[in-house]
Amino acid sequence: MKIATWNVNSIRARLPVVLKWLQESQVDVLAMQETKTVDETFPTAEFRAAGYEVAVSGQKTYNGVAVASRVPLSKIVRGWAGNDPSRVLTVNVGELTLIDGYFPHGGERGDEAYVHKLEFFHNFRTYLDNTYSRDCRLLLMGDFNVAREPQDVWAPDEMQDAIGFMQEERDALEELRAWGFVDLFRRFHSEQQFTWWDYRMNMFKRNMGMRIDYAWGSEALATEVTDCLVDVEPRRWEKPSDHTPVVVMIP
DNA sequence: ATGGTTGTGCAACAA
Repeated sequence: MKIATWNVNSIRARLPVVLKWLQESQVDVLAMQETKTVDETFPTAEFRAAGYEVAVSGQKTYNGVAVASRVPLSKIVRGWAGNDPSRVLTVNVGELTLIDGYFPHGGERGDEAYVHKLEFFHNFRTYLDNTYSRDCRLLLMGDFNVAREPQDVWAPDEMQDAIGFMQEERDALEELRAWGFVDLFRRFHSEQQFTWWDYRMNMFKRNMGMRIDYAWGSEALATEVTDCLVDVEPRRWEKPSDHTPVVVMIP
């Protein structure tokens, strides 16, 4: 089975690209972020025609998460602990629990949104502590909006004060990971690999990006995963998202 | 310091 995450930056703007990639990649389950639409206008029929059922949890204009799957989904939960239904969507796929997360961007240091971002990470860790045991087969994936390590950004020395790579953010990310997650891409690959490149300044062509999209598995799940990769191809296509998918392989 | 680009939705704001 292949399970992927992709910040699509508007599902209505990105539908042709997403359907093309599903066809080519033969992914079974796709967790999407920044769908940017209410559930009534999510292109559910188009996904169904392609063989995928969807679970959606969106809102107007901003945020929005959704899972498309060609295997049955169950136990669909929008939001977490009563919060943020446009940022977190949990589904069961067979015997594994998939959490699709779109973590706050944060604006810049000092912003109210930045404080909220740090609190979100801390509170989400507490939520996991209260909700899941360490032996769960848990897969947390999505756009976390924080790069882990210097090799996960294109200019670590110049980015100490850049959103997504500030020490406080990295500490918050690590606190969440320390719940017991394995960073699945890093488990299999030591090379530098970004998942997001700004649309501006030809950042993609110059490969100036950040690794901010992750698939994290609990120990119990991680032992079953055979590979995790970043598929850069759809970032090269016409009208791309500024993010590209991360794919997990499970036998 | 600012700007550059894309999306939503039609002016700004978010990223």
